[in-house]
Amino acid sequence: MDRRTDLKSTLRIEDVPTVRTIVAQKLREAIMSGTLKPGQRLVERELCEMTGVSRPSIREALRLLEADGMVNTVPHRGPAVSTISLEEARQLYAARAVLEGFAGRECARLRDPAVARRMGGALTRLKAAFAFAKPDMMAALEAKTDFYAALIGGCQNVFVERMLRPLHDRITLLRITSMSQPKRMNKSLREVTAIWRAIRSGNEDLAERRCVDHVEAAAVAALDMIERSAAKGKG
Amino acid sequence: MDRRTDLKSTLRIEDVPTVRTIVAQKLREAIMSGTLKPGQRLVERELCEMTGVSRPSIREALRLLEADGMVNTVPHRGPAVSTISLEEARQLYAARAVLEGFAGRECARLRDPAVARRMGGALTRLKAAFAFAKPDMMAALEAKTDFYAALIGGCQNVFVERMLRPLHDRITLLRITSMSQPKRMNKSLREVTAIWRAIRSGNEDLAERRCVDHVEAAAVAALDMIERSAAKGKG
DNA sequence: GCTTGACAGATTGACAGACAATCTCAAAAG
DNA sequence: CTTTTGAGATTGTCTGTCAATCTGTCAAGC
Repeated sequence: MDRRTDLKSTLRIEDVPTVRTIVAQKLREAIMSGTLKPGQRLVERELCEMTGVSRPSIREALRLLEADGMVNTVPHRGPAVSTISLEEARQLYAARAVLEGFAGRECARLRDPAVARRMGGALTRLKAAFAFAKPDMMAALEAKTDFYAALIGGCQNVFVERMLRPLHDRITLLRITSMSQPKRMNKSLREVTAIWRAIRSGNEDLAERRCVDHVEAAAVAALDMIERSAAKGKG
Repeated sequence: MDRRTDLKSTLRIEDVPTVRTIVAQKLREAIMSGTLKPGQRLVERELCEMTGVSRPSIREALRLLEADGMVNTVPHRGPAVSTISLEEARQLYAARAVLEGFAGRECARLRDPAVARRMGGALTRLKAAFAFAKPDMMAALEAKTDFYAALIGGCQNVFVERMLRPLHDRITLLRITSMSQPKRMNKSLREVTAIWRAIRSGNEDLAERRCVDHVEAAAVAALDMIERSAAKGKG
C-alpha cells in the first residue's frame, strides 16, 4: 500500500507536493548551485528531458520562478536564468537591509526564547565549522542558513518572510557569479553574533542597526567582488 | 502589413502581452474590484468560459497570481481568492510601512525633480477631487494611485517596487472586504501632502517618518473597520 | 436522530500531440 | 560588406484525454 495515502488521510498533510512545485524547487536549486548559469536560456523541451515531466508542468513551474524573479521570460524568446547588473545588486542588498533590519527589530521586540535559542544553536555550529584547520564550508553554510531562517521566521510576519525568501535566493545566485569569500567569514561571524546579542537583550534599535550593518558589510564584499570580476572580464 | 511587427522590429517593444499575462491582469482586476470575492473558489473551466481561453493558459496565469499571494491554491482542491485574517492584515500593513518608509527616504535622498513634480500633480488632482460638494471618488482613487506610483518608482529600487506592488494589490483587496472610508480622506490628504513636502525638502528622516505615519494611520482605520465588520458578522 | 460509510459527480493534476506565430541564425543576393 | 531571405528551432496556445482526489448525497447502522 502507498504510505503517502495513509499519511494524507490521517495527518492531513498540508503541503502535498505537486509535480510543478517539485520541478520549481529543483530548478531553484539548480540555479542556486550554479548548474544553471545566469543568462542561460531554459529551453522547455530540454527541461522536460532533464526532469522527465511534460511541458505544461514545466511551464507552470517556470511561472512560479518568474514571479520570484529567478528567471526572466521574454515573450517568444522564452525563459532564461535572471542576470543581475551591478546597480541591481546594490538595490537587492538595499532591499534586503531594509527587510532584515525590520526582522531583527521585531525579533528583539517579541523576545521569543525559542528564536534566540535557535539562533544560538546556529551560531555554535557556525563557530564549530571553523574550529578546525580546514573549515567545513558546507556545515558553515547550513548553520548560516538556519540562523537566517530563525531571524526571518522570528519576526512573525508572513509577508516579510515571503519577500525575503526570493531575495536570499537571488543573493545566493549572485554569489555563484562571483566566488565565495572565505576570508569574510570571521568578520561575518562577529556581525551575526552581534545581531544575536542585540536580539536576546531585547534592544530593538540596536538589533535593527546590527542587521543593517551586517547586510551592508556583506554588500560591500559582494559588490566589490562583482566589480572586480567584471573588470577582469573586460581587461 | 501588420503594424505591430513593424513596431517590434524597430522600437523593440519590451512588453508584448501574452494571453497568460492578460488573463492574470484581468483576474487581478476582478479580484480587486470585488467581482471575485475573497475565499471564492476559482473553478478553472468557469474561468475558461469567462475569459475565452484554454485551461493551460488559465493555469499559468493562476501560478502568477499564486506567487503574488493573490490566490491561494491547495492541491487537488484548486485555487481560491486569498482571504486575510486580522492578524495577517496587521502584518501586511507593517510590511508596507517598512518598504514605503524606505521608498520615502530614498525619494528624499535622490531628490529627483520629476518625481516631486509628479507627486505634486497627483496631489493637485487629489485636492480637486474634493473641491465639489460631492467628492469624485473615482478621480481621487486615480490620483492617489498615481501618487503611490511616483513614490514607489521614485526610490529607484526594482526589488522594492516589485515587492510593494503585490502588497498594494492585497490592500485594495482588503478594502473590498470592509468598506471604503470617505471620512478618512481629508486626514489622508494631509498626511500625503506632508510626505510630499518632506521629500521635496530632501529631509530623509522626516520623509521616512511621514510615510510610516501615513501607512500606520491607514492601518488603524482599516483594521478598525475590519474588526468592526467581523464583530458585526458575529453578533 | 445522528453518525458512518459508500458511491457518483465534479474538479484538479498531468500528459500527449498538434499547429500557428515568432525568433534566430546562416546563407544568398545586392 | 550590408541587407534580404529562408529554413529550422522554439515558444504560445489549443484540444483532448485519463487518473487521482475532493465533495456532497444518500442509505445503512447505532
